[in-house]
Amino acid sequence: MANPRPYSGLIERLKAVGLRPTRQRLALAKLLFGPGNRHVSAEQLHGEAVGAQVRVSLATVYNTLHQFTAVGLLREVVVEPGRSYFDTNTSHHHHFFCEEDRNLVDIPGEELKVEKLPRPPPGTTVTEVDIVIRVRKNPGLEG
Amino acid sequence: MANPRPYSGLIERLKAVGLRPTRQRLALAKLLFGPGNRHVSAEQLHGEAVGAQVRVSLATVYNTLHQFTAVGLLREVVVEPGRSYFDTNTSHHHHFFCEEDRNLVDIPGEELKVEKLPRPPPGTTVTEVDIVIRVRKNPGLEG
DNA sequence: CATTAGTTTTAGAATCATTCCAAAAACATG
DNA sequence: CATGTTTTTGGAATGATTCTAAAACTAATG
Ligand SMILES: [Mn+2]
Ligand SMILES: [Mn+2]
Ligand SMILES: [Zn+2]
Ligand SMILES: [Zn+2]
Repeated sequence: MANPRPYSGLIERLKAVGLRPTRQRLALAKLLFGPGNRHVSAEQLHGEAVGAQVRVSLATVYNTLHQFTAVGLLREVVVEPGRSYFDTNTSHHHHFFCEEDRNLVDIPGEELKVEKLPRPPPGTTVTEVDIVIRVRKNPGLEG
Repeated sequence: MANPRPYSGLIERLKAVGLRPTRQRLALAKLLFGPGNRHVSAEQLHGEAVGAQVRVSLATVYNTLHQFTAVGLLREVVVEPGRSYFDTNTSHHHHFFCEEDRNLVDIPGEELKVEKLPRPPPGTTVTEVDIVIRVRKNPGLEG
């Protein structure tokens, strides 16, 4: 009946980064690291967990997202004030962001290159380059 | 004693964009559009106003910043969750951002170019390209 | 298996930037 | 000055996030 490998690999993956594979962390990891990459907010993920019968508090979702981010399983993306998104794609890449439907879409690394990175201010070192291409839905023709 | 032209040009500038030059708006404009470009948060600007003996509510500062942004006198910059910055430099340019001291620095347009802008998702049009180069203060050697 | 110490989760309060509201003030016009 | 409109404002409301201290859980030990 029950899936024989409900957390295939996830337990090892958590252990590998030094996080105990608790029920909550496993359930959230399962939601996050399923097929395909995702960009979710804390509230969103909490909603999905609740919807999937997983009992977990919002505080734990925040804790877990930050822990996952700290160990490199997630990346935090800031595109609008007030809300953070967590990205399961931790490779170097950039984003399209549609403010209308708050949708984040990955831009494959090769499709966007920066030429001539400027020298950072004296006494500082570059830690990251974030490019957000903001888009608007075309008028008319909508489904 | 008092400066003979305390709001040189500002009144006309506000009228030109269809905003009444009220006491509050003039005072805020004066703080914002003095020499040099600035990146300020609402709380920051409110603090400056209060410090300059200008009586203005925080609500009005928010209203004014958004109005100025709507008419193109300012640009809103999002680099961290929870807080918006307003940029007096409305020309196309990008930013360095130091998370440690929350300092935003302009990158002149010429010093940074994007090659091969990717095609936006079907049904959307690009409205803006925002590049944030995050930096960290170098360890040691500090004053 | 029972004890114990350390870790994780949790509900609920607290924070903080921002927005909302309805009343007061300022302004423009006749 | 009278009147209608725009602005300002204090204070309440919102919403995401963080904090707190207590409860639940785990691992290790005897
Ligand atoms: Mn965070
Ligand atoms: Mn805004
Ligand atoms: Zn992404
Ligand atoms: Zn700028």
